Amino acid sequence: MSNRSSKASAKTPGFLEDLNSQQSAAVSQTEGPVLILAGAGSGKTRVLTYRIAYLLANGLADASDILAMTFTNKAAGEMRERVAKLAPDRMAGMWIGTFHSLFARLMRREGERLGYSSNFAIYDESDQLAVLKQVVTDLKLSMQEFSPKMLSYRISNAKNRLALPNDLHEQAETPLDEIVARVYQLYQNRLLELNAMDFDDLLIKPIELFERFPLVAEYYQDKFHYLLVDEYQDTNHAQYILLKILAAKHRNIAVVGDDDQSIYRWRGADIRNILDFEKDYPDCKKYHLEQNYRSTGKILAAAHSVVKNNRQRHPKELWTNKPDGEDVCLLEVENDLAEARIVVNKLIREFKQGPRNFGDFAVLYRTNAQSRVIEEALRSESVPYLIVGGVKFYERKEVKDVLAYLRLLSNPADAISFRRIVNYPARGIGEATINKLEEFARQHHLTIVEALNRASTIDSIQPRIREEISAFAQLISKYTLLKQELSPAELAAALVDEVGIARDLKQEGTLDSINRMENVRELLLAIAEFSAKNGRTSTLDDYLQQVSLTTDLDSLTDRTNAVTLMTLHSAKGLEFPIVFIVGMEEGLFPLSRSITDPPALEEERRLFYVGATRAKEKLYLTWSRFRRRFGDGMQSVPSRFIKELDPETTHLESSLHSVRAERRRPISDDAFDAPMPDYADQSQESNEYRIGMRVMHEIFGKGTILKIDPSGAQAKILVLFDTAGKRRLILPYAKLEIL
DNA sequence: TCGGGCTCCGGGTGG
DNA sequence: CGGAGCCCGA
Repeated sequence: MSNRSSKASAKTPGFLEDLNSQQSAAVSQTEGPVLILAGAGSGKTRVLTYRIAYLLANGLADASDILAMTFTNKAAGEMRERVAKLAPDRMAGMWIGTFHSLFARLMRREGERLGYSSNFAIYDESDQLAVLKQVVTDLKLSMQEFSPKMLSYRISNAKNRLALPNDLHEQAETPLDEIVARVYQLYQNRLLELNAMDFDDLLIKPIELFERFPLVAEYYQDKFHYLLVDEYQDTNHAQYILLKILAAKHRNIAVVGDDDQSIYRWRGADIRNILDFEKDYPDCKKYHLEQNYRSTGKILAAAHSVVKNNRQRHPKELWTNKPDGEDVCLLEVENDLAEARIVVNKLIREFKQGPRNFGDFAVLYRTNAQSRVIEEALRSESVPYLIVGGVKFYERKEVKDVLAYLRLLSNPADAISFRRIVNYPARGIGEATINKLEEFARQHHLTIVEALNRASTIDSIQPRIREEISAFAQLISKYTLLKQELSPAELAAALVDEVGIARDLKQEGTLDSINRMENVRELLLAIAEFSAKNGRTSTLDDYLQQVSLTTDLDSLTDRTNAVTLMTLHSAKGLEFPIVFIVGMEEGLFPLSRSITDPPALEEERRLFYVGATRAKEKLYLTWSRFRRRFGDGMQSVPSRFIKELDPETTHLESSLHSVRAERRRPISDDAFDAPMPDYADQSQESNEYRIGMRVMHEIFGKGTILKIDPSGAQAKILVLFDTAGKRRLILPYAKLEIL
């Protein structure tokens, strides 16, 4: 009888009983490298959280010894919440969060060694592009030939492989390679001057830090006795190396993942990390979680019948105790509008057959652009919905503008934010002046804000403009001082007020500007909420960091009574009783560019697998024979994934004929070249309506037409209803009766 | 310097 | 189709 086993059984807390045998084995194997291959819906979050709780409960670790990493804030939040339930009051000091947020935290502490100050800014893609544009301009290169987008892509690739500018230079084979290396070098220099890191830097700068300062590496290697990694199949090379460094001392690294759900190859994820874990750690213990607790038998079988066609995978098949359930429903329709309509019809039917909540439904698509028609169809039937992703809140112009002010206050070196707002609202300070200021700052080794304060000494700037600059400089100084006294929310509110952003938007008075004003107001609320949640001590810097690492997805709550619309990528990790996947067409899903690239095609297939396994009870797959893209129509062919589906698990409902019947007019099959006949009809219909006309809607009741936008298929009408208020309706669906 | 209007081009997923 | 960038007139 070994000492160890008797101890373990004595200490085994009751909660291991909540787990199946594989889960429980994976939880209690705390020492050494552990690979947990966890299929969709097999309880992987459960294993991770119980593992943490187990470490704490058995006294194997304190909270501060644990480092737990996820990819999304949502997953991190969920993990934190669930651990808190299992081990209340024992979480203080635990490093639990996304890769990016944890390493941002580390770099705030240690970044000075690499020349960053602790308030460094975190640049998103658009900030990155702004920096690259400047670099391209400085190098006098053509923006067309060397597009910032292409450059950012190549630089990001280089960073993910941990290649430095000099490496690119040495490996260069073409003149373009040389230029990329040069741009990369200048880009990094510039970021350092701006005291800013991009998302890739958050991962590679810690590696640089650990390599240059072995004592720092040792400190963290020592500190983190236990590492836990979620979604390991999505790690890129930099993350892989980071984990390798951090695990080097204690070697207690547990990774959870599913090679079938690797869907981020395009941004550097390397599926070999999980496929080769056993080679990296030959002594690792491996566990398979193959019991699915989420979906019906047919949904699982259908999803598996597609993904099994991939060559790059560990062969495996999930099983379930659940009944087979209903067939996967395949719906073929005539065009994208009909697709949207049939999705909404089916959804409403399921809702009525219920008892259902709208939150039980999700509509998933390959590209954000597809959300539009679905959204309009839902709106026309007054079904509440929630769009995740798309144009993200924090990427809206008006929101970024306000944030740019705050970012400049937080980091006076942030010349990118400065550029954004120095002339917003208009102060007569244009491109030429900005360049002079930046030039001056660089010459005198000043931050842009310091340069601003000394602008009166720059002779090349006209006196009139110097006055404008000085007024702006005073504004920034004033708020820099106020930053010490006010909470972030008070500061932001005062600023928005003084600068006149709200006033200007109000004056504009268009629907669009009202909308933008509401976004600004919402931002102010969000800042206040952040302060409330994080206490009086939370600073502007904390808020800004949180913002740059947050996406819309993270605010998704599962309690909302609304249909969720989102991309297949966003859906990872979520589940819904009823799921629609729309646009199952060659060229769209799989996307055209992947069709000739086998690894990319396999990734599309995995993406389908991820989407299908989100469904608990019922899965609908739809495709359309005709789809409008970029204003033009194109005929399409059903996705190869439809053909790969095991026919035992599906049944087909073609709605081509019922659509015709519904419309009471034929749709020609040769609509490819000609404009769609029904669109032409709609614009004629719109001519019947006039502004000011009284109309009746079957749901909203009586109202008056305020505005008609007769742009073909998207013809919209704005009606002020007597009781339901203003509503934007899509004319073809509006079913308005003229009174 | 600014803003309107035009053209041109992208087209995909996100921390 | 829609957004970004560019050109031109004020």
